[in-house]
Amino acid sequence: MARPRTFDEGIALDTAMRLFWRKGYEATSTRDLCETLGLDRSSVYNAFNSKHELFKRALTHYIETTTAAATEILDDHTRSPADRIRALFGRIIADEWANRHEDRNQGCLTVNTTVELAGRDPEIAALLDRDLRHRLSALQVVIGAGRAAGDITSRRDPADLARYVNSVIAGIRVAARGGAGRADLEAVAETAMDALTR
Amino acid sequence: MARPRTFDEGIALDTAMRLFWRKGYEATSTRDLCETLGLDRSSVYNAFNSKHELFKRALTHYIETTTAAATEILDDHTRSPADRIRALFGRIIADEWANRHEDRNQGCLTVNTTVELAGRDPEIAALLDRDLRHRLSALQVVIGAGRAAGDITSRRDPADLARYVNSVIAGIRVAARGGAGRADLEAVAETAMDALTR
DNA sequence: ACCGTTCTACACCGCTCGATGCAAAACCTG
DNA sequence: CAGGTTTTGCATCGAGCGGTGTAGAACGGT
Repeated sequence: MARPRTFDEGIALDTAMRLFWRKGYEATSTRDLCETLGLDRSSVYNAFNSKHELFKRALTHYIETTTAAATEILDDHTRSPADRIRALFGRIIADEWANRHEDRNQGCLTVNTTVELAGRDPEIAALLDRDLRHRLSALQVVIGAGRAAGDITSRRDPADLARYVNSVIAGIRVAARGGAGRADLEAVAETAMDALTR
Repeated sequence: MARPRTFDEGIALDTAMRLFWRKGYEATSTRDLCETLGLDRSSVYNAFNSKHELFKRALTHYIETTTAAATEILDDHTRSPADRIRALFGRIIADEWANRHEDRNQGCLTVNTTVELAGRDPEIAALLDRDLRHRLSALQVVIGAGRAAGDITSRRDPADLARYVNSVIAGIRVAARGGAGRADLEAVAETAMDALTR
């Protein structure tokens, strides 16, 4: 019926996501994006309407991917609950190294965006907030199970412990983006577990 | 000998710091700065040379202020070492609420800048790295003292524990900027202490 | 083979960016 | 009060920004 696309929208979205992830929203120009995607500006605007909408889709794509990976680990009933939290830390640290760019870790697009945009972009803030609630409730479920199973011995409210784990993850992400070494991040994660299994 | 300034450079620097803190480097234009400072652009450029140099000075000013406040707490020998770490968390959380803007926490300029610029601005990265080392060594000293005094019972390497505390602080800062409530942050801080006093 | 529709390439829009030039104003020194 | 120096106000610069208009190329349906 009409001329088909010469590019895969999903691949373009993933590539755009990685550029936003690395450079941030403001520092990524639409021309940067087009060059990286290998597409003309009119193609990008035709497919994604605006830089802001492209970013929203890229962030959503990141959240979906990250949530899927986290869910796979947190729902793995072959592991004990505490081990699942440990494995989540391990996966996050491994991903930092898998996604390095020019000897530098990228951190996490969610954390980066929270810092850069949450305070002045309500649409983005809403996306981030929804994702935060999902992560907190997923963590809380596992922590609750761990307390029932006895391998998470902290007597604190599981909601608080979930907040704590989530904050430590954010801290690890910031440290990674700040240039911390892998051993440093692993030590932070192991130490963080002590508060759950005390 | 010549016409004197009509403004206080220190106050201008502090005001600029607060604007960068709230909006980030890229999202703050030199025109924003001039309007907020109540100064003409030529005055700002005459005093600070460039946006980038102004930012470096603002960041340095922030680091000095923050370091002074943290040192005061961490060197307070009237408190036990563990209590000093606790007080540091408390101070950080209190400052988040003291510096709120339009019902939103600001986080920490150091964390925000690490996320936004550390990966692509070597000068800024060097400033942040130097500050990070100072903070880690200050924390490590207190943690070492706590272990000697017996109120920090974790057997982990004090350097790792210092990294851990610093990461938790970064995580709290991100959570604050993401809209977490005060009780949430306090729960994270209390939980984090459990890993030191287990 | 042609038509209708969509996509692509390229030029271009108005605007804002960081930064500068210049002349008038304001001060201190002598 | 005149001379020398710096600051200030305003205009302006080239570059890059996000976004658009348009003409023609590339397809699928008939």
